[in-house]
Amino acid sequence: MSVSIREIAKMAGVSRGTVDRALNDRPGINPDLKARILKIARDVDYRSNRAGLMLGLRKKLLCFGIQMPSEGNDFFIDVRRGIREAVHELADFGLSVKILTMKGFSVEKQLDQIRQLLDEGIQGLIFVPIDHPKITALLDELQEKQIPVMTFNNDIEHGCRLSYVGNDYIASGQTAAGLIGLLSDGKPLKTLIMTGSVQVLGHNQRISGFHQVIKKYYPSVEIVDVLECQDDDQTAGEKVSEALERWPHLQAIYLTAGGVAGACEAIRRKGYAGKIKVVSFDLTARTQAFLKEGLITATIEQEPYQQGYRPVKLLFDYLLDGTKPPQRCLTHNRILIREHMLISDTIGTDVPSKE
Amino acid sequence: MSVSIREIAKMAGVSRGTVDRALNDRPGINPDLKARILKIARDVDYRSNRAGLMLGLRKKLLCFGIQMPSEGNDFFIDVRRGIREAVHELADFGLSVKILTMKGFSVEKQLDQIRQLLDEGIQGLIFVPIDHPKITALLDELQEKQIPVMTFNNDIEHGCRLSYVGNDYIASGQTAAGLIGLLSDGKPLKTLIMTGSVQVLGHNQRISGFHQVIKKYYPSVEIVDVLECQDDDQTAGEKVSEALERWPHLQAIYLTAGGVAGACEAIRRKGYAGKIKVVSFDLTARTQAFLKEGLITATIEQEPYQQGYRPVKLLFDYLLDGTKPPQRCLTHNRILIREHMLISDTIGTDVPSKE
DNA sequence: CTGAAAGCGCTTACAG
DNA sequence: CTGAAAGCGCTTACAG
Repeated sequence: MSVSIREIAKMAGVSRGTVDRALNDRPGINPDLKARILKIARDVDYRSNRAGLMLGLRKKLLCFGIQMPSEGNDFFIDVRRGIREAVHELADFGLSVKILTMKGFSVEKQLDQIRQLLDEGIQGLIFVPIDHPKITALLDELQEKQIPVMTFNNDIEHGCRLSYVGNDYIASGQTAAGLIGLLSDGKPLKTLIMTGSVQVLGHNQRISGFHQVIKKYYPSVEIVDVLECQDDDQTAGEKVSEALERWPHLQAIYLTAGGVAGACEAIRRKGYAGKIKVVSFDLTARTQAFLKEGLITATIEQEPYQQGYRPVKLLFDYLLDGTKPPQRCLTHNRILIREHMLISDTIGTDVPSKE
Repeated sequence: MSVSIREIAKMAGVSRGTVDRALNDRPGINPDLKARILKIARDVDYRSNRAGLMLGLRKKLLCFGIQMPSEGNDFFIDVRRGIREAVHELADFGLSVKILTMKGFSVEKQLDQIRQLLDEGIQGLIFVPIDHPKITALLDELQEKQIPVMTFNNDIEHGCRLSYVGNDYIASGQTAAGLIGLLSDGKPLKTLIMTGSVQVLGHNQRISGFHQVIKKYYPSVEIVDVLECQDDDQTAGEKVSEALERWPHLQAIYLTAGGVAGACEAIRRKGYAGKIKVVSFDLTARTQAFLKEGLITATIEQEPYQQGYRPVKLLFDYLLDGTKPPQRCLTHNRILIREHMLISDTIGTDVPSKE
């Protein structure tokens, strides 16, 4: 139990308002007095009480803006669930959010939506940034305005943000390679990589992490080709079909991004279901079905729920009492196999939603 | 933003104290008035504000008792970290805990320690129960005293508790079998099961979940024997050595419980490191080293951090405003392979601690 | 049975 | 530059 502001006021022989001015760098206080109060605070290891702060917040009310490319992307279903629950938990403390979404990645759209949120008056921004100079410039602007920013799911290389919550794409590629390697059992394994786009940093990192591990630990795994499907099911299906004709002895497919359902259907159509190892990412309803069926060997999930929940929580804490989150909060690369889908019971909140 | 007790008082034309009496079933209120107030509260969908409750709590102060068999068991390191962080988060709201620990499982010791905690005056109990009639009886007693109880890591069959946080042992056995099955690649795989004790329900469930999946999906996997090591490293080492002599073509070992380090050292001593597949549970420092080395193929972790964090949080919420947790909060069966150990960065709180 | 007051720890106008 | 008061939403003695 820490001391309260009232007790510090008593010790210093001043009013609570004055202690507040000293502790929170508010203007209009004698520097000597301020120093004296701060010394006392340090001596007794004063830390502000969150219950008091939170109750006080209800007079101000906090609003966060959230912007994300979630339209038509099932990955974001659990992200939204995480956001919803964080907001639900914090609503009593005066928090609300405004959410704007877009379909796919458009720099202009992202800029527009963020500006719209700013116009509506938000005290913090949470978004999935596109790595583009215009976005970086906007972040600089936000910093000047003292509006803190959290990124999630994808980070931005340059440009200042408070923290990132999401996948480490290199690590997830390494995990995928570790799996493929175990499945190869030290024997040759002809593997095709189907990626989303060579323009997308995360996809490339999933390939480079993969290569690193294959090279170091599993040299018998042979990568026959790297194809692109633009996260599109139809393209993925066509390219997988062609690949299976070209390499009829293909033994594994590594899907770094979207287009999973298209690829899987092609595999089934060609009669390779269960005969070829398939490793994918994330867990949509369709991926789940393929996993149950045994067509997908394993999928690597990146805790989407946490990617929604934590940015809200961390930003709230930061604005409440200045608690700084770590630069990067990496989510776990969760290997999911068919047997995970058998689970029959209620489950904690940070677990893939059923269906 | 929900309405406050003040507004309900205004609507009903009574004082806030009276509203409080109606809402919280406190004695000394006219039944008709109570009914009228409750109706208003329902109409405006009143829900108590956590910020207000929490600040009020500081006058009462809440103390939980925690009892667990953590001595000499590294599994509990992350459990304690989870407890510590939950308490840290909630200390501002008036929470503190008293922790008593024991080595191994002794019914008498457990009873003693719980009684000691009760004598010191706790408002809630969190513990790893031994499934024994005496413990069940104690739980009945606690229920009469209106002291809520959370179990974690192991549940108790009969006997009332608010909720359980922990592993589903059947599911974790299924997951292990799924892994072994994938590694078998549909070919025969001679597998030894080394269990802790056939007296322990959880260990048996890990075997029965394993059998279920093998029978259904991977009939080529052959279980040569089930041995017991009493969670003891030396016994595990000796029995694994003997087994490797008896079945020199053994291809996999499934370790359901403790004694992992002993088993692994025997495997290395016999020259089987990297040649035999090993699936274990949990992630101690030693398990981590064997995983990095490639001796352990995969280990299945059960989110020990969450097993510490969530019971504290859930019990606090329950005592704060009556929020009932689900009957069982199951932790995820996290498959960890060598590549997970390469992760180089800071990480969210619910992730295995590094070391 | 009901109300008015005080308090939990903080912040925010408003006086002086 | 500093203090006294009021308020955030709730609970808890204390009067009546």
